[in-house]
Amino acid sequence: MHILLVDDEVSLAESIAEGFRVEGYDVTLAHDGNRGFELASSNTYEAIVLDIMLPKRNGYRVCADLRAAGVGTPILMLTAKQGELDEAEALDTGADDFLCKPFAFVVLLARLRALIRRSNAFSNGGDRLQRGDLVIDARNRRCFRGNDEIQLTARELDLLSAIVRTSPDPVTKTSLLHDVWGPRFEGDPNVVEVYVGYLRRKIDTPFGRSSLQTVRGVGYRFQPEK
Amino acid sequence: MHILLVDDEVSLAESIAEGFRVEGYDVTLAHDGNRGFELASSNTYEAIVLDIMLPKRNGYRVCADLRAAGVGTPILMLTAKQGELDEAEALDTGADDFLCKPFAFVVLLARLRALIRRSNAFSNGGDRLQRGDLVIDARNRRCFRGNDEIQLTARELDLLSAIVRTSPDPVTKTSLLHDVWGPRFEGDPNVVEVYVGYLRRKIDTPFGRSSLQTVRGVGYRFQPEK
DNA sequence: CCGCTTTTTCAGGAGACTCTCAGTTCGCAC
DNA sequence: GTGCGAACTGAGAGTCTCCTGAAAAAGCGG
Repeated sequence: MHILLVDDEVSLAESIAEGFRVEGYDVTLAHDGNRGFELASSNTYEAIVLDIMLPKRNGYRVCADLRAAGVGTPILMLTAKQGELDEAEALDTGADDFLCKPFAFVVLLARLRALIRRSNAFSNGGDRLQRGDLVIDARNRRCFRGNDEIQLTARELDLLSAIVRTSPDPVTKTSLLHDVWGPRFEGDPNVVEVYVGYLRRKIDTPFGRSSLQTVRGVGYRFQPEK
Repeated sequence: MHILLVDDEVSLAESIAEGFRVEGYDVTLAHDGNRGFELASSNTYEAIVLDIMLPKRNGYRVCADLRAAGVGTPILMLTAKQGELDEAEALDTGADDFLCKPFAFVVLLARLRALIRRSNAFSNGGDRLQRGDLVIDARNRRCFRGNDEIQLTARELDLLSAIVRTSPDPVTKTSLLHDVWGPRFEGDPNVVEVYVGYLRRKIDTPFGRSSLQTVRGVGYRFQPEK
């Protein structure tokens, strides 16, 4: 369980980090927005705690930029005082929850746990997955290429999510079978190929793309841009 | 999100409270009926969880007194054992839902969430709900498509409101059943489909629309514009 | 109690979705 | 180029979900 904490008030940040560590989490600290963005986009965290007031790049922007980059990690925003944070704006930028300073540590902890829990529950890793112009709205079970909505069946959506989630890293057919069809599936493993075929006909062919690529002998990869 | 929990079994109450807190709710505890009534009548809560067996003033009376005092907060009653609670009596005193001990925490949580959701829907619905050219005037229980008034039965209106409320997000059949037919409904879940059929014939077919969409395997969604 | 409206149940059928299968194509090594 | 395994694809069967019409049941007003 690894948490990224982005806050420029060093002593406060240290003490929060210490609290999380006592609770058994690993914590990485960043003290400005740029560093926070770098870390968040190049590593995998269970959750990100993000202050709004940050040097170099503020919390809103970090959050918006991360979402634009396809990072779906749950984000909890911290704001300095009641009312400063416009809820609509926070939601727009893609935050999952927020908390007004000053707050009790236990409250932060509780919120964060709830967040992580929810995100695990949607085992797809959150509600929204974006790579290039492909958007998967997992919560509403919808999928878009740019502005065009693409009708996917349940299986197709699950499979696409599983492939896109690790993009641009490839996923083995075995693990797709396991994740999408379940550990007890005993049918023809050829289903994966069949469904990749269906997906290509829906998300690639009509748009003249070839983002669902075969990695021969391994599995498949989603390559956002050509 | 603030919840009042009134229960005299201290250790049980503490652990339930902790559970709610982890889920992101604030919780206030009261261990007898008088204290519960005081808090509930002088503060604003999202919901109240009320044990029947309480020192000083039992749950029925607390509930009845609160309603008499004009407190409309949703109340979920807890009863010690199956059958002890007379459903009619509980409804008479003004409870919105009830649960028999022992119960799984997740069940309590689910019921409570539904309660809060319904109550929010109701208070929002005091005004009117508009999506595209569809208008639901919940206060007067009327419904319009553009300038044409549509005659809906009580069930139809409730169901339509429940689907439109979250538009364009889909709603599961389960939660529709729960919110519109009540948590204790045990009939044929097919009734949802039947009513969606009725609604389509009234609000879509005559206007050449298809705004009530099926999300296969999930439920339904209201899509205002085509 | 009667007739009308609303709500609910039920069962058949249409269509969507999933998966299998077999034939074909593709990519790579030799 | 040839051979082989891997991957692709079209067809179709089986299953499941959802829709619908009809009728029974429950309310309701007179």
